[in-house]
Amino acid sequence: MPELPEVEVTRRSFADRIAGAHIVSASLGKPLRWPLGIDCAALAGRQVLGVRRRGKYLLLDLSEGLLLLHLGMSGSLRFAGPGEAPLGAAGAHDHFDLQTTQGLLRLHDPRRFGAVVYVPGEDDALARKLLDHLGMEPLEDSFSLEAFRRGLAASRSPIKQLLLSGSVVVGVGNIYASEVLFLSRIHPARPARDIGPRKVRALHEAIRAVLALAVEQGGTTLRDFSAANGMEGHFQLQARVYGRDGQPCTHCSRPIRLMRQGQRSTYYCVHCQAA
DNA sequence: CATGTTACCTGGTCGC
DNA sequence: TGCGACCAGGTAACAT
Repeated sequence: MPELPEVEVTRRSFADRIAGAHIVSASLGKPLRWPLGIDCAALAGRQVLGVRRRGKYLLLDLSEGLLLLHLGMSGSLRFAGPGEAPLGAAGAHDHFDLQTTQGLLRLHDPRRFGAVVYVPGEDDALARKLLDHLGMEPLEDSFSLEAFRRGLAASRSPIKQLLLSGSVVVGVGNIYASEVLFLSRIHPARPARDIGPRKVRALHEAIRAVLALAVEQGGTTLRDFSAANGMEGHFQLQARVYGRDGQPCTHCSRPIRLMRQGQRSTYYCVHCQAA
């Protein structure tokens, strides 16, 4: 479900409310992708200093160590502070509860591809394994055109798959990959290194613009995504190609095509995104 | 090494 | 209505 915009919208929807809170208790439901790595009881008493994001990971900085959260394909968080409607008893797909002095944070994740991992510090082996290989942050100034150009030039992979891999730039998932390639008029199967400088520039700009707009729109809600405050996203209303198989291209009116790349669906316009 | 494939898990949808 | 096949927003681990 969640690509960078959904994760960032989720972060913003509870970061301020949980910052400064002390953990009262934590509990786990069914196993997620990895073990928590610490006894739930040992988390009690620690303070949540803040919430950061790296790629599609959320990092809860604690007074001692940090909690690394990933929403996988179907995860979402919910946070209810005092005076808000309580979240109630954990349901069949609620797999992590963090009760704090400022509210309850709950992870809901039917497919359980998500993760909650305690790491003692940033130099922890697991944290490094998960975070160190990640590419540039698309909404940071460090995501320069020149660095992006170098990243693409180093790969023969089809551009769609290179974007999905996150090795050059993080956060562009299956929906936004199709969207940014449409906007920059690049064929999804084109080898990254063969993309001309003007199109690289257009793609760089599209990534920044689309992700920023999607964050503004509250992300994309296809089925059940909502931020930690329950708000749904609206970006799906302006998707140009994703999920529009057979419908007319907004630019040339020819039908949008669906193709498979590495077991994932790619939507594109054969005419506007010529090979 | 870079690149392509598999596996993880549940639920919804579609065709028969 | 039931059942199987296939699809879904991610990504580490493995195979080639």
